[in-house]
Amino acid sequence: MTGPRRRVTQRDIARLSGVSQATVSLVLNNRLDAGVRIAPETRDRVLDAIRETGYVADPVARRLADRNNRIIGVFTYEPVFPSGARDFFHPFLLGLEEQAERLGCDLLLLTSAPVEGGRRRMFAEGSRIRLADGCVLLGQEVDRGDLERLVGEGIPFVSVGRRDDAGGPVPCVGADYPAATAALVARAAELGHRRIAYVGRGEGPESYADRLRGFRAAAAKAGVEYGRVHAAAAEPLDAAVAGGVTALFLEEPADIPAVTDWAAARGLGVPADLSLVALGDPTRPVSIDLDVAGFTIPRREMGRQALDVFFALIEGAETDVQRLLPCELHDGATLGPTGRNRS
Amino acid sequence: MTGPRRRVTQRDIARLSGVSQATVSLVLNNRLDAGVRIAPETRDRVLDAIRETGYVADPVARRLADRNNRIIGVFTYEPVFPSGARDFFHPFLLGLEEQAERLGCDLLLLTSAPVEGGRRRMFAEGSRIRLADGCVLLGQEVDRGDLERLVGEGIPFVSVGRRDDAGGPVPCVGADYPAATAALVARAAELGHRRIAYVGRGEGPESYADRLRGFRAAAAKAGVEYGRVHAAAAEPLDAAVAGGVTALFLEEPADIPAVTDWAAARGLGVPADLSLVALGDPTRPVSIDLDVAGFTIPRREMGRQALDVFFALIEGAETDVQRLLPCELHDGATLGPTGRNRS
DNA sequence: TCAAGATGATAATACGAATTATCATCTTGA
DNA sequence: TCAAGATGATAATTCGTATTATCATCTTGA
Repeated sequence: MTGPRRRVTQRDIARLSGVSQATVSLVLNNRLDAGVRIAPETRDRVLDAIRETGYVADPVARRLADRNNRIIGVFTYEPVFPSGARDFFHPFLLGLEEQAERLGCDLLLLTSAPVEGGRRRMFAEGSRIRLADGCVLLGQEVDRGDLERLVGEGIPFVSVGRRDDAGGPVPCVGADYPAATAALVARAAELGHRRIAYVGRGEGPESYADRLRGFRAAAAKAGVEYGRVHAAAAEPLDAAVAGGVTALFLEEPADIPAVTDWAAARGLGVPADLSLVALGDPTRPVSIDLDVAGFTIPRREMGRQALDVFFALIEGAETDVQRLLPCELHDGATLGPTGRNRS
Repeated sequence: MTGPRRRVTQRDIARLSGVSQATVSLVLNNRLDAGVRIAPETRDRVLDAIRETGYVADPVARRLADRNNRIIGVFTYEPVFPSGARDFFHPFLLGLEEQAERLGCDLLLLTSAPVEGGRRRMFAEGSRIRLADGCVLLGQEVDRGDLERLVGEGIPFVSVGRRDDAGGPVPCVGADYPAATAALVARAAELGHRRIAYVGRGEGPESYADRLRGFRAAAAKAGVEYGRVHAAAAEPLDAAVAGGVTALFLEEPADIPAVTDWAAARGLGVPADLSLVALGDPTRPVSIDLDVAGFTIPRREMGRQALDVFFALIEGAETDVQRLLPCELHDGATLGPTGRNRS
């Protein structure tokens, strides 16, 4: 028990070496700028005192003098509790952490923002979003009002995931869903599929709309007939197959178990009778034992680059503040030539 | 382009509502102490201005003035890059987040601490650990010097994982490894095993020592002969089996693939010829297709309770600041009656 | 009518470091 | 011998918040 012994400050060093606090600071920062000079012997005396006492500058005080605090807020729309989608976001966080480690800044997880109706509120009463120098946004769907307010108040921020304009272009690092989806559609066309369907909402979050856009464009270009199934439910799926669809493109890969169960119940072989393509990674934890064709979202890299964009923003550096990263395509066992064609 | 945005300060609020900075501070901290009074209408005017601007106290300045932030630092010894063990720590973080969400505080991931020799340094030059009200420690092995310094400087902290004393008892929330390990040893004894072995270091991190301690105590109590295998390598494993060992207790479940590969190469059936028990969860990402007997570390709950202990500490509440949580036992397919006994 | 007490707000200062402007003192050159 | 320049150090101020001491102004009671 030494008791709460007081920290050694520059004042202490100053007293010990018979100089002023200002001199101590100057010695410490070793300023060689114009107009700042310290006699070698004075410098030595100060350095000795520092060595003896083991003085270390208080980083808190140091930060107060600066403009920013090198703290980046991380705002996640999905609540932690109950977990659910949290696993999906973990790789993004890893990328953010990794880059924060490299850039020497800290990440502030804004867990204090209240959760209402299953979503976190950004600007609720007592919002602490301004604790940090700015923030990174995570979430499938981002509130437009929040974006506008962030822009309006000039709070530096970057969205992980592409965002439509909100009173101006939104800085973001997204996945190139249109390109990845289009590539898979083209692949299906090559394999002989003539009627394909997009399973999902195709609207709401930008990531959904982007997938559907890529899907449509590529199908049209390949001369393939295409339709939509609005949900991964038995009835609409039955209708699609009855209409001659031979390949399903799933907006939400977490729906795969539901779709394979349905296919098994109908006696449809995958990919013999029906091909399946997963447009991304599942946002809910599900266990999938199939080797599904599709693509992977470069989540970790997105997290990394989000911080790069953030720093470019606050430092006024020149970069593209809207980036789309390529997804990694994956040939799985569920996309094959259509059995109907072969027969 | 809005230019470098200036932070909203109490001075701004003061100007907006026509009062002094001191008044703003008093309103914010809602001091009802003797001698401090604010007229309701003044208070309202100030609160309005705060609402309009979304003002939040600068955490740095607040710390300098020696007050609380409701920011809890999270210090992780394992670096993020390259990832590796990071997945193991994710559930702890989830528990921390969940409880932070409940308690209305934010988590500061101390990613700015430099990494040296594969470990993060806590008190390196310019350590920002004091930006937070205190911190939670994550890591298999915690530096003793760091613990002593935390205690010495009076920084409130809690370790996730039990820690030996460091100039006094260390506040912590750990897993009850001895009890869980002992239960599995007892189970093996019931199943007829007469010679068993502990595979691993059994020292270094407290969690290793705790497992070995539980193992020895339970084996002795059950009257079972026990030995040790210092690493999951072919040679020492061969020796153990040659010596009549019929069950292996793995300190590090990430070693399971290595051990099953070795067993397969030797033509040993699991559990017919040899039983396997995993003492916890793998700390490195490995794919295990077996249903291994063992126990699970209550990682999420440990994270949750760590924050509880933390707040109890800084609020001076009465609680046990050293907790051991029970692990969940899991009967798997790898622990069975010994074939040698049956023959 | 005046002193004592209650009320509400503010000025001043601390926290620890960084920085700028300023001030002595000493050299040097003519 | 005196002005100009070089040298070395310091006083004062800044950053944003918290707190204490102080100061007006208004009530109240006798």
